[in-house]
Amino acid sequence: MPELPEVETIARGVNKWVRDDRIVDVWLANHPALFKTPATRQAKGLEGRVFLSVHRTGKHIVCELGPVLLAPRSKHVAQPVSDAQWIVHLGMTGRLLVTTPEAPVAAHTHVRLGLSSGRELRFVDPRRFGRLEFRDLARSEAFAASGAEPLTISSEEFASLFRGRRLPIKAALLNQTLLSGVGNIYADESLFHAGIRPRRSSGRLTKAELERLRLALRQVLEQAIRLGGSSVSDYVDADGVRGFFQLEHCVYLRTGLPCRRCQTPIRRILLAGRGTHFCPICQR
DNA sequence: CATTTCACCTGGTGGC
DNA sequence: TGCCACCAGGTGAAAT
Repeated sequence: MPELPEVETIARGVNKWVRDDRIVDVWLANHPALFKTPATRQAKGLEGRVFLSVHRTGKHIVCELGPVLLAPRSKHVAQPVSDAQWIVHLGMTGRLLVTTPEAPVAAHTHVRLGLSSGRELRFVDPRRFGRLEFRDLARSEAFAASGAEPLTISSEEFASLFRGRRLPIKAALLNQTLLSGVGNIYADESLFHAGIRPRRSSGRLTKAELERLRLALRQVLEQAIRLGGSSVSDYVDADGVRGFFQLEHCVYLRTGLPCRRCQTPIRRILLAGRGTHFCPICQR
């Protein structure tokens, strides 16, 4: 489900519900591969802490956690400092949901965090490609993405990411160490809006093409965030609500359908092991 | 070093 | 109905 716009939507929704809420109960399923930090240590770390805020970095949801002993926030107390982080990557099919404890537990629910407000935060992930990590900031560095943020990157920095590289531009867009947050949907959609074929060598794009791509990517991501992300199959936000950006897709999963700009059938190829969709006329 | 392929998982869809 | 092939929002390790 989750690329930058979906992760941003979920992080905002979770933040709205759990800010200032305390974790009073932790249940983790027995799927060791899900937990980058061993489940026992993760459960111990989470228990009793307060959510200070929840935000997105790349495709990661970062929960800033306060110490176990923390007075309720008041006007007279300075903003508490985060001393731990819970980092959630949703993989392909992961969801974070805020529910009541009585809500039916969906299949493939792997985490349930009971909160002092009476609500519950749940992590559900059928394919189990997601990853959960706990960081004690007294012992380890705060989480930082390896790649640049596509929403705020400058022209110069964007162009320098691709200089001297021979790999296809679509493969470069998907590489999280260059840009963080772009996945298969938004790579295909931004290349369509920039008029660039996915197989073009990234190092051979002109300055003008790179700038078109940077702006197309930013616009596509911003509009997708405004529409709550793309619900291709079962993606929903933290409140269980679907997004609407799938209605705006021009190429993604539109193989054989007429191009919205020129009516030519959209083509599908395999690139970097991923289904890749483009218009053979609009994209050169 | 840069780049490509594959394994990791479950579930949905469509053909026979 | 069953069985099978193929496809799906991602990524890190192994191979080239």
